[in-house]
Amino acid sequence: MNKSINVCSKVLNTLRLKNPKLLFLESCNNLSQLKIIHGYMIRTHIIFDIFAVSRLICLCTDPSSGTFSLDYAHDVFSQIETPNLFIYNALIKGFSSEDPIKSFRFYSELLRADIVPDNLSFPFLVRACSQLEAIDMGIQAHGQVIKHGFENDVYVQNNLVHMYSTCGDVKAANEVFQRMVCPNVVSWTSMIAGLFKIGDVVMARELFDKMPERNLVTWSTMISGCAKNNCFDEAVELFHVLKEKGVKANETVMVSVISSYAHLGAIGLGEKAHDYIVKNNLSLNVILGTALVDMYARCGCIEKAIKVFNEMPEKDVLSWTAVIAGLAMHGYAERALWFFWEMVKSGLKPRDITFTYLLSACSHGGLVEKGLELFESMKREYGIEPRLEHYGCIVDLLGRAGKLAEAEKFVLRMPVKPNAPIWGALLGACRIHKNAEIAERVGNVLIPLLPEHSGYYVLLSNIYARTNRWENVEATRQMMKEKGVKKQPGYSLIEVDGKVHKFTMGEKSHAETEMIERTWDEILQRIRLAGYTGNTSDAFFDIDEEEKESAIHRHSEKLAIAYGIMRTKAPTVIRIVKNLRVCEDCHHATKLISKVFGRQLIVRDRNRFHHFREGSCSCMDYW
DNA sequence: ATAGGGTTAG
Repeated sequence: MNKSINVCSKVLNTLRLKNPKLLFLESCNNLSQLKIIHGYMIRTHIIFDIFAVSRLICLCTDPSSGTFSLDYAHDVFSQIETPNLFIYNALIKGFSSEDPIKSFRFYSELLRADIVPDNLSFPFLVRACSQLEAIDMGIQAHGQVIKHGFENDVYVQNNLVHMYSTCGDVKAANEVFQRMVCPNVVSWTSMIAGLFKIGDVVMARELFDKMPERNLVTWSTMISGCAKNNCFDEAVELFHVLKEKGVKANETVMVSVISSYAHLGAIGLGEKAHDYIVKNNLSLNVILGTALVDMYARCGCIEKAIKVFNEMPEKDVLSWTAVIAGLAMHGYAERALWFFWEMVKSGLKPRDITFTYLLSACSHGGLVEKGLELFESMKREYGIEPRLEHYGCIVDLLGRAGKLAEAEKFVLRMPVKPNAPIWGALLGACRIHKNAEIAERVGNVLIPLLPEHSGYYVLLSNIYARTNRWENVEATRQMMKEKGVKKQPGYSLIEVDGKVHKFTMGEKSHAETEMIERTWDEILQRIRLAGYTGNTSDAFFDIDEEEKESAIHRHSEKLAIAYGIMRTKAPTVIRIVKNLRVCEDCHHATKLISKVFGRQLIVRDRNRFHHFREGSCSCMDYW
C-alpha cells in the first residue's frame, strides 16, 4: 500500500513538474494506465489542481503519446469546473486535425466563459479551418485574429496563409503574405502549396526559385505539387537536384518521387528509388509502402507489387486497394476478388474507391454476375452509397459483356442523373459490339452534355465508320469543327538507360529521329510479311487520337516501340506507357512485333495493361 | 510559481 502511494505521488510530482513529459511517460504509456491515475486523482481531489488536470489533457491530446484519446480528453475536460485558457488552447490544438469543428466549439466556449484568447489560441483555430477547407470559417477566424490584435504574429500569419492556400484562395493568401514583415520558410512554402493547389505550376516554381531559404518540407511541397499537376518530369528532376545537393530525402519526399515514377512507368528509376529508400534506412510506413505497391503495379510488375505488399509491416485499406487496382489493371479479376475477401477477413472496411477498382476488375475479366453481386452488396453489407463511378462500372460491365440493351436500361433507370462518363461507357460498349443504333441514341444525349470533350465525338464517329454510316461520320466531324473541339494530344513514354523518352504523334524532335524512322520501316517490312495490312486502310479513325495512320501521323506508341527495339535487346521487356487508349491498328501491330521479333512488350494505356507475347495479348483483344 | 505555436505524402 505504501509502495503504491509512493508510486502515485511520484507520478503526481511529475505531473506538476515544469517539464514532466519524459518522467511521466516512463510510468504511463497507455490509456488504461492513464485512467488508473485519473481515478486516483479523483479520489484524492488532486483533480481540482488545474495544473495537474491540464497535464492529463495534454497527454490525451498528444497524438504521439500512446495515451492519445480525444474522447477521453473531452471527458476529462467536461469534469473541470472552470477551465483556464491553457486548457482551452490545448483542446483547440488537440482537436484541430481530427475533429476541427470541435476546435471551433472550444473557442466559442472560451469566449463565452469570458476568457480572453491569446496568441496561442489562433494558430490552431485557423488550422482547423484549413482541415475543413472551410473558407467561410477561416474568414471568421481571421476576423477574431484581427479583433484580438494578433495579425502580426508570424505563427498566426503562417496559418492564415496556409488556410487560404488550402481553401484555394491564393489571392487572400498572398494578401496576408505580402503584409508580413518577415515571412519565413514556412510562409513561402505555404504560398507555393497554394499555387500548386490552383494548378499554377509556373508561379509556384518562380516563387521556389526566388525564396531565400528552403528546407526539406519546401522540397517535398515542390515535388508533390509537380506530381499532383502531372509534371512528373519536373518532380523527378527536382529530386535529382536535391540528391546532388547532398540532402537526404525523407519518407514524404520519396512518396511523391515513387508516385512520379509510377506515372511515368519508369521501372528502372523506380527500382533505384526503392534502393535509395532501403540504403538510407527510411522507414517503410503505410503510405510509402502503398506508393511502392502502386509503382510496381503501374510499371507492369504486378508480382513484385504483391511481394512488396506482403512484406509491408502495416497495411491499411488503401494498401489493399492499391493491390486490387493493380490486379484490375492487369486483367486479373479473380485474384483481385481474392485480395478483396482477404482484406474483409482481416477486418478492414472497404472504401468506395475499393469498389471502383473491384468492379472494374470484374468488368475487364467479364465477371458479370460477380460484379453485379458486389455492386448490390456495397450498400447492403458495407453501408457505402454507390457513386456515379460505380454506376459507370456497371454500365461498362454489362456493355462489355455484350448486354447492351440491359446496359442502356440500367442507365435510364439509375436513381441518379447519368453524367457524361456514364453515357461514354455505354458508347464505348457500342464500339466494341458495333452497335450503331444505340450509339446514335447515346450520342444525342452525350454530345450536348460535353461540348468541349473530344474523346466522345471521335468514339462516335468511329462507331459510324465501323458500321459504314458515312453521312453520320461526316456530320459528327462537322459538329466537332463547329464547336472548336480540341483533341487530346496522345503521347507514349519509354524508359531507356535511366531516362524517360517521350514521343508524341508524328514526332520529329527526338535526337535519334532518323534512326527511329528507319527502324520502324524495318519493323513494318517484317510484320507485313507476317500478315500486317493496317495503315493503308480506309477512313478508319482511331478512337482517341482521331487521325488516319500515315507517316506523318504515326501513333506515338509505334515510335516508342521502334525506339525500344532499337535501343534494347531481348530478353529485356519493352515497357510503354500511353496516356490514351491503344488503337486497334497499334494493338494488332504490337502483337505481330512480339511474335516476329520474339520480344515481350508491356503497354499500359489509359485503361489497363496489355502484355504482348508470342503474337497475342493478355487482354484477349477485349479492351 | 509552475505549461503551450506553423508547412509536406498513397
